[in-house]
Amino acid sequence: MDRSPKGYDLALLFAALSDRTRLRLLNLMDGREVCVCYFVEILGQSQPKISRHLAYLRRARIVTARRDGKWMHYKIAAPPSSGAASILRETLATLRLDKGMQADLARLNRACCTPQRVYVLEGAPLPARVDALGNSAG
Amino acid sequence: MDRSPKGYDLALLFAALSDRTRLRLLNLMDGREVCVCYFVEILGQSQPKISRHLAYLRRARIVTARRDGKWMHYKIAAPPSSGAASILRETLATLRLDKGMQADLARLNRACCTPQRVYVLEGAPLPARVDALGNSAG
DNA sequence: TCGTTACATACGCATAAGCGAATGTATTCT
DNA sequence: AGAATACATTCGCTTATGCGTATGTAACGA
Repeated sequence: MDRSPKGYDLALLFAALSDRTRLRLLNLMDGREVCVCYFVEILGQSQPKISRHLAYLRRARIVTARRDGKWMHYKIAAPPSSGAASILRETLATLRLDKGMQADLARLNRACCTPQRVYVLEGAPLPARVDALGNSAG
Repeated sequence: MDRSPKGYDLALLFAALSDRTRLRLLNLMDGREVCVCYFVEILGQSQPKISRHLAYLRRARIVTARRDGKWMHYKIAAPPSSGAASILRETLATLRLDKGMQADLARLNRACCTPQRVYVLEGAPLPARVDALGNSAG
């Protein structure tokens, strides 16, 4: 369905990564499957904006979506090319070093682990751990 | 001089990498310093187009330029952030696996090693090897 | 069935990117 | 000084991107 016969154009991957909001989303999905409502809550941005960026990542085959009743769960997908996988893995590792990204993750953990909070997220399905990229190789 | 205080926004790096022409340029500069005229010759595209993409890479601090008489030499610059450096290194390694990129390099070597050819490049300064990214660490 | 929740998509607009064509600039040659 | 060489930049245009706002759609609840 894609233009590139074998190859998964690297430029396309980079275009998908060239936006801070999308990088924040990917960082939140690093190693876990996350419900959209968390993205909206944690990033504090409009739901259509979040949804559009998720659609962009989906079109670039970087994430996959799974429906669960009213909720949609997103997780990072293994890229078809091993080179793209390496770049994505390196990217996620680099994001982990960023203060802002760490703060996002802290807020996500707080939102998930304090059920007494009056979050809009009451009843929302918790993020679940998934395979990290390239873990199959060790 | 940049907007980002410490950080060299990763999104900026990815934006610079999100174009196939720029990836081809970077691939040609992988481990060597190359004169603009070679880029024009090897990629077979207009000189202004090449020059504009080189300017883009320069603004993103991915390459540096050096004047040598009439000629301009470009080489890849070590990014300020180690994360960016890793990503760039991984990117270059991935490009090496691409058939088209290999063909570009083959044409570059051919252009440099056959001085009898009636290339427009007669007299142009040959590409010179430079440190690869991250070689300082072994 | 009707309303609500959770999310996706369409619309209109402003900005940025990429292109060819033309022009500008630094350097060398004569 | 004037011409030529090697690049860089500007201009006008087309297309892509990102945003807020509004609307559409699937699932659940009463």
